[in-house]
Amino acid sequence: MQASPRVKMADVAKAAGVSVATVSKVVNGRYGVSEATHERVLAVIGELGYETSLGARSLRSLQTNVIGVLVAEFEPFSTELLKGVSDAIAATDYELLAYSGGHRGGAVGWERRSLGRLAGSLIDGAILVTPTVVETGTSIPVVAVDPHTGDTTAVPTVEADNLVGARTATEHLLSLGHRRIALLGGRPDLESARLREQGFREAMAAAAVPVDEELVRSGGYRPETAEGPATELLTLPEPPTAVFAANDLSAITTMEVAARLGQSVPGDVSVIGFDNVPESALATPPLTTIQQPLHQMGATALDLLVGMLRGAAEGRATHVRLPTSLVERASCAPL
Amino acid sequence: MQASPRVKMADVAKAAGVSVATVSKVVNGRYGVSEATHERVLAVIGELGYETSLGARSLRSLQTNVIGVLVAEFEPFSTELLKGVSDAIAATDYELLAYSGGHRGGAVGWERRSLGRLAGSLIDGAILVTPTVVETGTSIPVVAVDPHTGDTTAVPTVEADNLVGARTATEHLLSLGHRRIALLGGRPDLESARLREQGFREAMAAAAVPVDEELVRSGGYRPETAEGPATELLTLPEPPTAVFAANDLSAITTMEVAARLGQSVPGDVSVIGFDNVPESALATPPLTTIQQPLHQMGATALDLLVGMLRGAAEGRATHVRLPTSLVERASCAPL
DNA sequence: CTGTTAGCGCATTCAG
DNA sequence: CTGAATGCGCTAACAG
Repeated sequence: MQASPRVKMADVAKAAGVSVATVSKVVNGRYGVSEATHERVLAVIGELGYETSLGARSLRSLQTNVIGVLVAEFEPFSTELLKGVSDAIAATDYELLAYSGGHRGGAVGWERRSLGRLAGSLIDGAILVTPTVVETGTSIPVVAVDPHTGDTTAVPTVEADNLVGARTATEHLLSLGHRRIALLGGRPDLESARLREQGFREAMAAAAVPVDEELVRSGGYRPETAEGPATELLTLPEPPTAVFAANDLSAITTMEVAARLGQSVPGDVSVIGFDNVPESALATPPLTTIQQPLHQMGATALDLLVGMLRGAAEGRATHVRLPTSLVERASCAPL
Repeated sequence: MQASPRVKMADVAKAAGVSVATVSKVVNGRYGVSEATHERVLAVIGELGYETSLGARSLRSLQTNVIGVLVAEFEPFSTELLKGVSDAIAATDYELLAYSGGHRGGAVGWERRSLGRLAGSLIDGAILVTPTVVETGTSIPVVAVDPHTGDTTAVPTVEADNLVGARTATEHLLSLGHRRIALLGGRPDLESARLREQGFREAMAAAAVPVDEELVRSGGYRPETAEGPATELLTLPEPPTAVFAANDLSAITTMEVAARLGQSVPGDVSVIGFDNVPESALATPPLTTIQQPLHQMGATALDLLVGMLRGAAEGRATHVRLPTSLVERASCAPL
């Protein structure tokens, strides 16, 4: 199977009758190589199909021209963001490397681990997706998207307006006549989850509707962790007439639980989500949700990062907050 | 900004009062370290927040425990696949690295370039997404998903049943009474595109409906390349009553063009796609399409790869073909 | 049990 | 203009 153990610089050098140093110069476009040698080396490179090894190169030079997107796992949120980054990176000459250590469920500190493995070697800068804790002392420029800690950190951040978005969601339910509204919250350690809960409470308070604390649960943002709380909510003696789930994945889970329980959505219970990942439109029924401009957030994060990469340490405390909007589909009905 | 230039193994060694070799042994769980030293080194590692550098490690050892997914760019097709791989990898202890060189539009040979940069150093095995040409002489195990060349290659492949899927799509249009059906094909260099065209022609022939060659265009699978041909098609003196677009992205583009032209979908023209990426449900109107089991394809590719990684060179000529199905939404109507 | 010695593939001085 | 030497951070022999 290992017919060709990979062609390395030494192979090219030998074939072209020059030294590795010369090949290196050609590859990196350094001056000090005659036209003839240049051509010849290039020809051999093409023939042998040589490519510089990312790993080896990064060990010596501090420039790899690769930007890393670090995620806990590839789920709808991070992949949507990735598309935005990918689109935006086309205008630059950076390459994209998305990495996921095996940390499903987002064990605290995964981003530090991943960053440690890649930073200082493979990537010039990193976009951290939903990091639980933002490292202050990183060696490379970092931008955080939807971070745990909110705006108080030293690194630039990009996030959606979670507070207003949650208020909008709750107001929508309220405007439909719902009063007994449940909140299936996110991970309590995430700033976004806290803001969404706060928005929920603000909207309820503004409408002078008391919050029944029994209807406030934590769904952990993931299907596995949301299923239990959703079931509890829907099987309460006096169940809610509407559920605001803090993200689409738990909203979809809630609808699945309802279906299993023989309850109709939105007949028996209305459900609204948050994020507007593509999956939400595929759900049954199509999910009404709060749109988060995921592509734009990814593109913005990339712009910020590239700016830092180019212009040294500018805008260290930039915090971009992008607006959300209501997407009405079929999972909410008037009471 | 570079407060801490990254903590390396030597730092840990110094802080723990041992040599780097010992630290390496501890990190890699090698035998030959006393319990006490082990503990102490581990403690220092935790304190300093050390992580082994992927780049440096891969240079020396041939095992990185990382699997690479190589894509031309992060668009809906590849990211859906990525989700499937990500889900399946959870059951293993591999980490996931998705890489995109900057080759939008899929310049021929991008996969060789990317493979060259990562193989032999950073990753133990690779999943190639829609490679244009499959390298025979790679140094690491490789699985191709939806390859250009079809099943004739030496590497294992995973793909959807493009032929039957295309037939299904065409038959659906036919069953709705359409006769003047256009094909907005894919990239002519891709096997999948060829099979979809073949399926289209077979279904037309089976229904004894002649194909008007003026209605067969190449849309290149991408929005930018599909827009022109789609416009031509819809502005023909005698336009088609239905369009079979070879993938969802070009189908969505077709619907956008129609909207811009003031034509209603499906009122004036029916549109059917291929892939069933999540975006297709979000389109206006929701796109009727052929579902490709993207998640499952990703998971299957990973299983194949892990199998090769474990059990040396087994199943070199495995070719998995997964079934497609029709997803009816709102972009097709009876004539 | 631990430290010392070699490189892995590449980019960079610095001589020739 | 070119090549030989050096070291990036780490692991794999071996030596103590």
